[in-house]
Amino acid sequence: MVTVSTSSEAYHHGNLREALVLEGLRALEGPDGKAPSLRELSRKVGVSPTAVYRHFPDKQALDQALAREGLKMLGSEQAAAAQKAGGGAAGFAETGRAYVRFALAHPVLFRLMFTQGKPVDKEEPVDEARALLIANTRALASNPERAETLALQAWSIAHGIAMLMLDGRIPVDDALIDRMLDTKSLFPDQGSKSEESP
Amino acid sequence: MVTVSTSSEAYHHGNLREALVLEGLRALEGPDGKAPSLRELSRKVGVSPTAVYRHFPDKQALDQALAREGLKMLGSEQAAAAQKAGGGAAGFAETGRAYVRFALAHPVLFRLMFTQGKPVDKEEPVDEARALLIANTRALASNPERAETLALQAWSIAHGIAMLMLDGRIPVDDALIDRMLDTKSLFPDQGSKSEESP
DNA sequence: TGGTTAAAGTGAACGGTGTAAACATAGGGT
DNA sequence: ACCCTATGTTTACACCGTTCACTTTAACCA
Repeated sequence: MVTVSTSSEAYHHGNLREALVLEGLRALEGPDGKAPSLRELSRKVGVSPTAVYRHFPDKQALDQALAREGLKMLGSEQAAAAQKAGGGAAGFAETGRAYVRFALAHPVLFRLMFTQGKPVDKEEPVDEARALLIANTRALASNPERAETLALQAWSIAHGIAMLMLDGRIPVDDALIDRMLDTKSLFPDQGSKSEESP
Repeated sequence: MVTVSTSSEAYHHGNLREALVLEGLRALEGPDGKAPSLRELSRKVGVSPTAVYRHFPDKQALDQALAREGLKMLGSEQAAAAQKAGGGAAGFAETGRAYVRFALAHPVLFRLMFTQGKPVDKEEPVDEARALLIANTRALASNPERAETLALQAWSIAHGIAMLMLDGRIPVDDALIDRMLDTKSLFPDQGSKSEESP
């Protein structure tokens, strides 16, 4: 019967927002190639479409929540990869590979993360991935002024590879990724400032 | 003659396809930030929505036609830029700048051009932009095997910059573009093989 | 010249989407 | 005990891409 109320899901089940984000992330992983619709999501969660609007002003806000979740995942995966490689230049290189790997592993999510309209001005709390990137280039660049450019270059090349592979413009090939991301040839001034674990 | 039938628009106005692509390109330039719908397009051309299906199997096919048109434009703009710079390494560098400039000048079109699902396998007639890229890296790379990697790296960095700027992740700044695309620092082995205009 | 036929257009309809407005209910605080 | 607010529901609207059955046009051929 209706109104089971005793358990976690009541009429007001109280965690609709969380449930939506969770189901959204799951749907994003599917091989559908496309992001889930608001109605589809509400259906899977077992709620009317308009209920969503009690927790998000519109669909875009829901998407932004999903994008934020994705950014968190990306950040932690990159951090883990860098740490596993022992930090330093090697860690930095792993960071790039992790970026592309993430994109290929979660194509729809990755696209959503960046397609999400950012008005530029609003200061988002600087995701972990970005912080890591900045720290890394600061540590590795020969001159601090060049660090920022280096950071953006590294980001751009990883992002470009990821996008072009997702869009089927470049073959998806691990060896190719390694070759393209080879930091030794790309950024010859690496490590000329500090190398923390000799 | 070919049924010009006195005036440009008859019942069968004979060039619906062309008209749709033309109007599509125009709509893509608008500041709307989003691609036009099939119905919207048919409205502007003055025809019923279903008429479109006499010329395109579905919306995606129309989009692909628009994308192809965009690729042509990009290719010719890049070629012009390279030529104006006198070819060689300088021309190659201009090629990259032209790529990013095009993306910023036609954001919606540019996105459409790459979002367009490419099944990878189908051999498209290799657009001009790609041909130019390959030729350039062949001419500039120190060793021919490295040429391909170089080409993809150059493409990726330009594409990455373009995308990140379109998505508002990186400030849109001409000087920044120049710094990031500086081929002298990015690809130090440039020009070690040939430089045709000394 | 006239008739047939295929190409190119139309309108109505279906299921899908995001969203707004009005209504319902549950549950906690005074 | 009551009301208020948060959280749901129902209904409705405008738009979307697409299918189907239809009409009109123009071109070709006898």
